[in-house]
Amino acid sequence: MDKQTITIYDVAREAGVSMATVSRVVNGNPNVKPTTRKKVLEVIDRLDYRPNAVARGLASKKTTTVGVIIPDVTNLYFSSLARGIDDIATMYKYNIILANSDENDQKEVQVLNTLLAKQVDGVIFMGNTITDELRAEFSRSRTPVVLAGTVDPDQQVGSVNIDYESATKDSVELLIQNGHKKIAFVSESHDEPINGIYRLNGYKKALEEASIDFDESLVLQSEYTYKVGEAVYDQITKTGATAAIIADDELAVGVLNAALDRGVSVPEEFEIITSNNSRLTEMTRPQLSTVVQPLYDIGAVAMRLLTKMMNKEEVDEKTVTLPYSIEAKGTTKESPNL
Amino acid sequence: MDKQTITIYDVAREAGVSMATVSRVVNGNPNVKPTTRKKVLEVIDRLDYRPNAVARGLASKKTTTVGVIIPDVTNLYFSSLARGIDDIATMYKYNIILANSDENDQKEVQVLNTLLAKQVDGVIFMGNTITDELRAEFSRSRTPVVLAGTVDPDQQVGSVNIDYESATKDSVELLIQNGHKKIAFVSESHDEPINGIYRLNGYKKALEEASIDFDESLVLQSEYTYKVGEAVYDQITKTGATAAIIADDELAVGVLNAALDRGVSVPEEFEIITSNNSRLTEMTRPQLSTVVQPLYDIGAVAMRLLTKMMNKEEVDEKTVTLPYSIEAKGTTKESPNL
DNA sequence: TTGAAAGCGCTAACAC
DNA sequence: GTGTTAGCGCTTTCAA
Repeated sequence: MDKQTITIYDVAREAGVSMATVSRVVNGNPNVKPTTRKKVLEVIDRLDYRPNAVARGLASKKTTTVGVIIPDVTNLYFSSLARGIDDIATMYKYNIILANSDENDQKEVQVLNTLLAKQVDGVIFMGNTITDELRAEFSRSRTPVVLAGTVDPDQQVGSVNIDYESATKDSVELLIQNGHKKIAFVSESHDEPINGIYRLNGYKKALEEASIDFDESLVLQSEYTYKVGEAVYDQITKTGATAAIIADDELAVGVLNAALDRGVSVPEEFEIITSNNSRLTEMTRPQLSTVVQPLYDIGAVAMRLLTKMMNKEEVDEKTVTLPYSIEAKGTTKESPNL
Repeated sequence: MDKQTITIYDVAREAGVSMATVSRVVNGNPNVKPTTRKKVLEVIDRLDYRPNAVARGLASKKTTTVGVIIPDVTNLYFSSLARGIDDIATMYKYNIILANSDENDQKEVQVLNTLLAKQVDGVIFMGNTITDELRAEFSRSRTPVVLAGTVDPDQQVGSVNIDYESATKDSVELLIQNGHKKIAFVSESHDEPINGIYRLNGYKKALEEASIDFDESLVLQSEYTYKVGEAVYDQITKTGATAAIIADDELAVGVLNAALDRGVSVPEEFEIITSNNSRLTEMTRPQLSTVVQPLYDIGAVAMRLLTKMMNKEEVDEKTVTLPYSIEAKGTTKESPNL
């Protein structure tokens, strides 16, 4: 009637040894006589014993589970990071508790709390802003935290990112080189560091170096979905911009298609550079020119960093910046100086 | 030095009550005098006590955690199901342990075992084939299992799907109506039920009813990635097919683009119907005609079903079939009989 | 190399 | 309404 309940005690009795010995065998402790080990293993196999990880977690205070907070699994940018996270986690024998947050501040705090209640050994957070409340929760718990594709100017926790400012600056420069003076900058909320500080700064610097005045009206805000692409394109059009830097690939696809649907030819009449190089960028026609981010690696490196922190290893640099590049595909003209 | 270790015992002492009472308060047990409850809650708040879910899990034999086995989070079809799963899980206070399997038989079994070791209260499985070994593991454990977007002819566990056979038949019929005689059928392995049995049967039936002979050479096999689209398109071309039914959206995008890149106009010279209606189908130009599957709902319903099973509620029908429809977008010609 | 025994932090009878 | 007392299944000293 009950769940199979073969415990370590059953194995011990059957094998004629103590629980401690069985525990040692299960945990690969070398201090066990080979014959004993063999006998125990035989019984384990015969009884089909499977150690209860919950009991183990309670006794050892380690759950070999890490919490992953993600805005939306359905977003290719984040799911690519998640894939890197899970692969490395698996490699180090950890499992992932995945929770969608929709970048909702309240949900993030709540989810973090249930993750901590579940005694995860570490947390990987993806999102945009780290609210003060969240930051407080991070430091209140002694659980290591790493941000993936997310920056916190406060730098108290680990994080893995690319240099967004520089990547954006490069993108804008490419557009300027191609002759554009009015370049729209489209991202989500500008109240958070990645867009509001780094990317926007990169945008401004590029303009400045080219002696183009910064025009506030070219800075647009939009959610990251395909559907709003049309509306955003129309907004861009109204500003008189002839090119756009877009912070999200799915939104970029929407904008690109809106342009095409209106008979505007891309890149001849309108150029676009997007920011993530998710697989979407090669699925459009023309393909989207983009900042190339090592998505999988950001996740993988974040998880690797977390394993070190969970293992209390010395970490030389907990703020890691991965390399990026710019790939001019089909939504930008051939650069004139090639 | 240590992690904060405020236990139920500390709260009990501070509040001058027993652990049992604290436990009752925490668990919302009504048998507590309001004044006592208030006092306990006050202490909980002051001490910032957070119940240890691991200890709770050990004592109660419930972890409020379910395991989710997914081929690849990065695949929009599966991540959409996953989103539905997580939302309903959250609604019912469960968390999700997410594990990528790459549809690798060995990994699936291994992952299932670690999930069971972690004492998950239930499992949702997505994949294609249920190998005998996996099926054996399913029934060996008393843990409820629900398949999402995955069928097992053996029907021993719960499952949520659409009627793939009928959906494919409808798709093929539409193509036949549009004048096609040679229609390629492209899917992954045909050794598993969804493709090899249901979809393929639907394909054959439609041909049969239209008195078109089944031609084995039109049945192609391919992995589900964008990259192989070109190769697959060329293969299709070689068979002389003038239209194709494709089982995966990302692959369909690849095939569509390959056709366009070769100067073939779609749908005038070549028609395509894909199978999942993930957001990708609206991102291409022309948009992909598709079977409309209620992706989010498949996940949501699967999770809802699982909650019932975990709760030992009576389940009238553990094999649920959700409705689908066919949406003729841009990769099929206007149907002549409209 | 092995065993005994004390928890880990909580739930769940059962008694009062 | 509330407290007592066993466990849940395992790890981990500490002795032997």
